[in-house]
Amino acid sequence: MSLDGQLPPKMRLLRAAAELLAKSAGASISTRQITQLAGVTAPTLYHHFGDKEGLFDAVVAAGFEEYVAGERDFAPSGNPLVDIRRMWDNHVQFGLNQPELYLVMFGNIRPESRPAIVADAEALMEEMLNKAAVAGQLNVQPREAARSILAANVGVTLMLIAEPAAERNLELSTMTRDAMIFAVSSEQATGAVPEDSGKSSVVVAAIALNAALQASHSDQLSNSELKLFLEWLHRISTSST
Amino acid sequence: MSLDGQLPPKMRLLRAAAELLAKSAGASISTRQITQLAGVTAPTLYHHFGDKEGLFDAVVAAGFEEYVAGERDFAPSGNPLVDIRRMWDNHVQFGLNQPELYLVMFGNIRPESRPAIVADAEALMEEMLNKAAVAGQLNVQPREAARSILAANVGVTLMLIAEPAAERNLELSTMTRDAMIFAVSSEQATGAVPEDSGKSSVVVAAIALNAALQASHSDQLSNSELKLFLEWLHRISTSST
DNA sequence: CTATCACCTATAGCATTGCTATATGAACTG
DNA sequence: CAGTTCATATAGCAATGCTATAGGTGATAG
Repeated sequence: MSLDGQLPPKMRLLRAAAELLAKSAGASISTRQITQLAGVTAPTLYHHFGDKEGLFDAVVAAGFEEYVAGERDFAPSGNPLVDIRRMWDNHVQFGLNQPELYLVMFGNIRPESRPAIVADAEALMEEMLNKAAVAGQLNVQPREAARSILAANVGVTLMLIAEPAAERNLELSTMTRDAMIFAVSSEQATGAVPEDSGKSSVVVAAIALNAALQASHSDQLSNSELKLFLEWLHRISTSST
Repeated sequence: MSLDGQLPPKMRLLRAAAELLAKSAGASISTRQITQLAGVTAPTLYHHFGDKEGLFDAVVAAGFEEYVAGERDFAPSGNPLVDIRRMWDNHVQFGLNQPELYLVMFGNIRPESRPAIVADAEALMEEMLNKAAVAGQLNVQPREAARSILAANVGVTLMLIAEPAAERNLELSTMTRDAMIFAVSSEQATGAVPEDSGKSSVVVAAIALNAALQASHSDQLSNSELKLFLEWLHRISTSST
């Protein structure tokens, strides 16, 4: 098991590191593992990358280029906001496809390299938001909007990565995505909290639901179900407690 | 330089680890550093914590209790959405005050411990959102809203931690915060959302009733009735439109 | 008071880690 | 050819996480 081929050792080291990084589920990997898989000895690594960190930075840089390529590789739809949605989804997908690499890029904080990468990702997002701003679709500075959206994007991706692949619910992503985009693209409230002092109780909520159900013909329940449902609602909403 | 005092070695180890973790700007710290600062030898560490990881888990657990305490220690304002804002701000502040600890808690992903912590933080947020749901202020399931808000909260905090303290602009936090809360709250004055505007009042009412029913065990329905009732409510409140 | 026993801590050392001082080969340049 | 530069290998160092073993301490039982 060695990545021999005729590739130059530098490439073999990069690939070996990337491969081990992808496989090792968060565990740390040793330079000896890397060099052995690359069919190379230690000094070669340090000659080319100076450092273990240097090698990982190179891996991250390569991964980032892949990320950027993904963020650019779709035809502009004409509507910047739609394109931003695609960028968001692509970001999430990249994180789920290469969780370990993503964690090194966005999860860890190595005071040197990370801000650079984040800044680049920000620039990418800002670039697209600029188009939206030109089209009069923004009500915030593109830079602020980009930072905000990217922050939420990273947070969602990290959360999705953290949970078992089986229970991953991408609705978390779309919901947060649309919330953020909506927030920067409409003339939304300034942050004042609506004063709603009336505390609803079970009864109030039941009455509201009762009225709403009868007003709109929801097709989530069959007719007989609906009848029984409404009867129960009535029982609840007329109870004194 | 040793944390002597009369504290038991276990405590001294915890404090030493926490102190070194806080000081070392992201760099890894050795067990020897810890034991030396604690005035203790290696086996003591492994006797009490089994592992370096174990010690760090203990530090994180302590930090998490502090976090939870901060999230609870304010008088409820009466308006759940206001309280959620405070939770958000408190979260960010915690991250900025103890960046290294925060990174271990929310930034790193150690497949074992992290999901547990995130789940607890989610529960905390969901608890508060339940009150909002009862008050009819939510148009999404409290759990989904909690996950979404927490994800954005983590993303923002990570981004703020990553940038130099000098240029930190907390407006990123408030802007994202209000965007998220606005998105999940039912008081959306405008229906200007591109695709699906605010949920119908049926859904809002159903969510409110659902939360209220689960909070207060009404005895208006039998157990079997209640079960079916809740199932229908769930169907209604999760219907897409 | 002694003996026992569980608990806690220390001495010393192992295997693995990241890394390097030095040497050897290859390849180009004059 | 000689010289210089680049690239890789041999061998080994200091630091790391961790442990096998033994010593010390206090409480409890006889």
